[in-house]
Amino acid sequence: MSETAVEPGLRERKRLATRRAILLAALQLVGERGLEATTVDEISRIADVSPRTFFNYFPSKEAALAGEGPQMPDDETIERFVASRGPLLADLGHLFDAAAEHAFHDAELMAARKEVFHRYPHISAIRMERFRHFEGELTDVVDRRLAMEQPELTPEARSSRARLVVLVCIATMRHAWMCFAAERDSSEGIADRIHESFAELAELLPTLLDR
Amino acid sequence: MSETAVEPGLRERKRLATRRAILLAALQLVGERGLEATTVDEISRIADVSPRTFFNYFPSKEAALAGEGPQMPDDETIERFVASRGPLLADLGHLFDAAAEHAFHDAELMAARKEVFHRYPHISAIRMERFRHFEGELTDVVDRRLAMEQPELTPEARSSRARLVVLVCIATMRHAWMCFAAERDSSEGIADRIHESFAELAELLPTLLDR
DNA sequence: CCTATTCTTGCATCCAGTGCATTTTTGCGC
DNA sequence: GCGCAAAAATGCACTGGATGCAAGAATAGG
Repeated sequence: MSETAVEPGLRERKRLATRRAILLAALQLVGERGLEATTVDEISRIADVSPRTFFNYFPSKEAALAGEGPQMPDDETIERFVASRGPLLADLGHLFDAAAEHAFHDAELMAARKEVFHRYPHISAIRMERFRHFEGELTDVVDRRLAMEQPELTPEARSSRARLVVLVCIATMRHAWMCFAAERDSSEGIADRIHESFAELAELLPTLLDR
Repeated sequence: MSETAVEPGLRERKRLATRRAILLAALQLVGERGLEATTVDEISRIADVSPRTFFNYFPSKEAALAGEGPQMPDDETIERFVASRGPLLADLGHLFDAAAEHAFHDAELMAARKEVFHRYPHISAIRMERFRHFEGELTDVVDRRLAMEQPELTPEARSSRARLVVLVCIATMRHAWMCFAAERDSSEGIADRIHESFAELAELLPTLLDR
């Protein structure tokens, strides 16, 4: 085990609880009275912390509403991807499964967020921005794989191609998220939705090129 | 001619001049002393307008830095796209050419923005958000074309597909923009760069599916 | 129980952004 | 030119987001 905490400890647990209290308070208030009518002061009062503490946890009001984005999976998964020789699209789909898991395991938060995202596309867009942190790292990983797969490419061409691959795949993730957020009754999880979108992309690609 | 102004008139010309003065002042100051150190008050002083006027022109400081986004082309171009039966990707490329033209004709502004975008990816991201206005309209147009092209699809499947097509194509435009902004010496225009990215996508697609 | 560290809080402050009433500038018919 | 209506620019007051700082409270670990 590298460092995945033998046990959280009181301090860490309280920290997570405070964080969650703020998140829920923010979502609750925005759900009740709308985005503009909700102030950081009120959120803090509901969450039972000082307004100043709010900003110790989140850089902005909207950051609290948007929640976290995807994170790169562990090194092992990454190396497996770099070395794999399966279809690039399918392999990337697996990588995204792993990356998305972190962000989506708190069901209560997700449900509350879904309402807010539906009412305020603005906030949903902020969440989408989180995918960008991702882009740089992901582009590097794809670049490494392309280097092994297609050594004939120049570094510039490879880098350009890696960026394009990543952009297109993230667009597909966004599609999955849009479909997911549009369904009011979430019978299926986000992971399933991601699979579907990648499948649809694969089906779609040939028709893009010729008629 | 529908309404494309027989002549701007003094009022309109002054308005455009003021707008441009604010834009240039903002870009200049941010270029000199950085984003955080630049206040609306100072921008207004340089542009020789009151701080209040600044907000009559732009809803936020960052909006002024980001500039305008792409706009849908005229109806004729749109209808031609809907009725066309060429390769979808190529036809969309043409549509984007037309849409991008508006936003990129002031060379001096573009040059100044390029510097800012380079230093503050944040601002560049805001500009990218402008592509989203676009998304809805564009999705409708693509949906209409798909309705004629593939009448066998259910409305839901068609709408999902239209969204996916649009997301992927906008990702390609973003790629073009990233490459364009990365080149410090802009020998080629943005339109050429868009062509290149779409060509690269077409070349890339087959390798995504199988190895 | 003691101490170093980390977290929380209150306070002062800066600045983005808005509403409103007033003044200035422009367009236009005379 | 002249005056009047529309539109734009401005000043002012105010809300609320966000940050730095320093003092106080809670926690980890001995």
